[in-house]
Amino acid sequence: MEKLLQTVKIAINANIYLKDPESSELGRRIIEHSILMIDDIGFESFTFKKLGAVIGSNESSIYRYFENKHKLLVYLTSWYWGWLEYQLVFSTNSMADPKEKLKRAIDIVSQTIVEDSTFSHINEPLLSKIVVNESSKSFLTKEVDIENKDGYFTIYKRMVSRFEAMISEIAPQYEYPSSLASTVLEGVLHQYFLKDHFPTLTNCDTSKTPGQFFTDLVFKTLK
Amino acid sequence: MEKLLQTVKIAINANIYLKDPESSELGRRIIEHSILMIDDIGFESFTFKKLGAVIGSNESSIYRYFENKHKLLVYLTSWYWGWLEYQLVFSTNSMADPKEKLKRAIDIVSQTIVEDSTFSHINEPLLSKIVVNESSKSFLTKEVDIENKDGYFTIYKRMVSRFEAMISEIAPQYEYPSSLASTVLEGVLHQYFLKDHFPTLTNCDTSKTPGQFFTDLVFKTLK
DNA sequence: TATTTCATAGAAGTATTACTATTAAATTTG
DNA sequence: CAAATTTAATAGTAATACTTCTATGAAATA
Repeated sequence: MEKLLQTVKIAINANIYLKDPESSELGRRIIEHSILMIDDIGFESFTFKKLGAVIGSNESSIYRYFENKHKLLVYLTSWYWGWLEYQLVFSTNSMADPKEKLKRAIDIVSQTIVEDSTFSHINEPLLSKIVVNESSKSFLTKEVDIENKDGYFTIYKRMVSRFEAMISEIAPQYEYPSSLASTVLEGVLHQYFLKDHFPTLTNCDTSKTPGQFFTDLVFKTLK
Repeated sequence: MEKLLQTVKIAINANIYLKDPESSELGRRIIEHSILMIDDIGFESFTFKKLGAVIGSNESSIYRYFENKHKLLVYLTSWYWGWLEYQLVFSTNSMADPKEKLKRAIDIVSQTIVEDSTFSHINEPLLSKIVVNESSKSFLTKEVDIENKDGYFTIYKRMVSRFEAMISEIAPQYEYPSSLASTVLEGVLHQYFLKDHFPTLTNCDTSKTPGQFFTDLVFKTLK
């Protein structure tokens, strides 16, 4: 099985990039170091010029892979959700009890992320920090509707709809399965952000996790 | 009472601006037209140069009021939360039943916004759209901790803590009052965003509102 | 072996952004 | 009315967000 896992590739919509960064060493270095840099200096200060300097390559070469840094961010967040979706499907597909399944699903998306050696150029814990701090910027734009049409957010949407299906299976009469699903996915990120920067606005800390908060919330709501 | 209301001014932390935009005609024009422009072209494309051109004033004059466009955004969102807080306190302070009070509070923050003639230079419905589409960018930055220390987000935090207090009054044993409060405030904005751009990710539409979703969610959770 | 292609690097250029500084005119205030 | 303050206008700087063009070396193909 380990062998099987090693051939897995997270499939990202080809509209997002000009050239697949997984197709070359330079592409993989772009991904690897963009994660490190965005985490380090933040998305606003991050530029292709700075990235080029760090990976010993030229700005113009990076533009061969991504039209601009916004698309790179869309790529990174898509990859993250694709990776999480894989974990989710993998770890819940054998589960029979729908309640346990949903519990596990909430666990997966709210867990502290640990490194996955399958993708050696991607630092998943840092990428998850980027998703918490920056991913909203990938859709809070004037271009969101065009980009949505072009499939930029397909993986994320599929993720929400998986939650929606699990919610509806447990409580078919519940009126807001999609809203609850999207609230959990967005809310988990938000609670992690608050924990780090606005601790008075959350009860999540070392003893209580966003996962526990949302598990409690969801099951009380569906009872 | 109308007279009383007309003297109300939303108090914004003076660290956010260089010169109080409420103190002059130019300042008020900056606020008025920045709301129109940011709604129109989005925060990324908005610049002080463009704003100057529209209000018939110079870029450098605008810099006398705000250090940069980020601080202007912080100002606008603070103003919005201050204005909503005023509505909230005003319309709930005479209420005795804590459940009705919380219900009303959720209503206030999730209502469709209508214009308030008390503040003639501020278009509240457009401002609320800006809060939905852009306000996350005001805190998802590398400078968030410094700015938080400088009191940039005081009004928003007070708003969350008002909700927290109402939640705790109803359910003193509930373990996550702050998290629930922050989830409602952030979640309402997110559901409005989804309704406009990702309708498959929400059940909110013309017949079901974010307010109904969160009222249902909160009261089931606190039961 | 020669040739074509392909990816990358590097240099240079453009338009715009995000400011800062200076000065002069207009306006407000004491 | 004089002094102080505010605003407008101009100019300038460094950085950003690209684009374009050329050179080079490696790999694929003829």
